[in-house]
Amino acid sequence: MPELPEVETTCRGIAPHVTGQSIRRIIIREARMRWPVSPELKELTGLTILTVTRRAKYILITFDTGTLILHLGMSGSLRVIDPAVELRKHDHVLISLSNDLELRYHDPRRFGCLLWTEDDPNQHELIRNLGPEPLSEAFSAESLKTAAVGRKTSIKQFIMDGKIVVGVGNIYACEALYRAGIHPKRKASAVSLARLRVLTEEIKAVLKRSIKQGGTTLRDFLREDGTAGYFKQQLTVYDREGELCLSCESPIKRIVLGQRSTYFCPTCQK
DNA sequence: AAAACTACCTGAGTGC
DNA sequence: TGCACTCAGGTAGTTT
Repeated sequence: MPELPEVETTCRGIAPHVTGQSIRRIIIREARMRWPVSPELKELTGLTILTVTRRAKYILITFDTGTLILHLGMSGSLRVIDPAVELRKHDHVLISLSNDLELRYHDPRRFGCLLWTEDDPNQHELIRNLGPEPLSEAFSAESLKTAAVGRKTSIKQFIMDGKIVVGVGNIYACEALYRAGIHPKRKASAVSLARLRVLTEEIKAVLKRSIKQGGTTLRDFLREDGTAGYFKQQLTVYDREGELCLSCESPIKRIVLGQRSTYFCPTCQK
């Protein structure tokens, strides 16, 4: 499910409801996630949430004594909800707050995680070696060009590699390449600096526009208030196999790259 | 070092 | 209805 805009939407959505609240109770209904839910979570009772931030697709919830590192995987969502609302299947972790609201972690496929660290979360092994944030200055055509030297992989798999740049998942990789007019299969090392300039700008632009729309809901992504994100309506190629290119009216094609469905316009993208 | 592939898991959709 | 099959916003870990 969630790529960077969906995670950012979640962070922005929950932050005002949870920041400064203390934890009344945590119920772990299902600990079998990608890795077992850290048992330390049960000892957070009474602690106050200081900040909610994001690094890559990880949500970082900080306390005096450490940080909860949370990932939504493919199908996860976090909601702030009235605790009286009936539980759904796959509501795995319930965090009740001092303001009488409840933070609920829901994840049917259980590819997500909730891990506790007492150290600097940026030094955590899941986070330490990640590439730059796409919306930061550190992500530029020049840095991409340098990283692409000698790389035989496709440009699409390259921009989806978290060591190169974080947060660009399957939807936004397809969208940005389409807007930049670059064929997803083109070798990363064979994209000129000028075209990488266009690509980095399109990546930043598509992510920002999606954040403004509250992210993309394809199937199960929900915002913190349970509503869907609206960006799906603005997707130009993703999940549109056979439909006509909005620019040249060629049928959109679907191929598989790195086991992921890849949508592109065979005329506009070279 | 980097590319290719596997695995984790549930649910929705399709075709017979 | 039911069964078998494919596919899905991610990414660590293993093999080539």
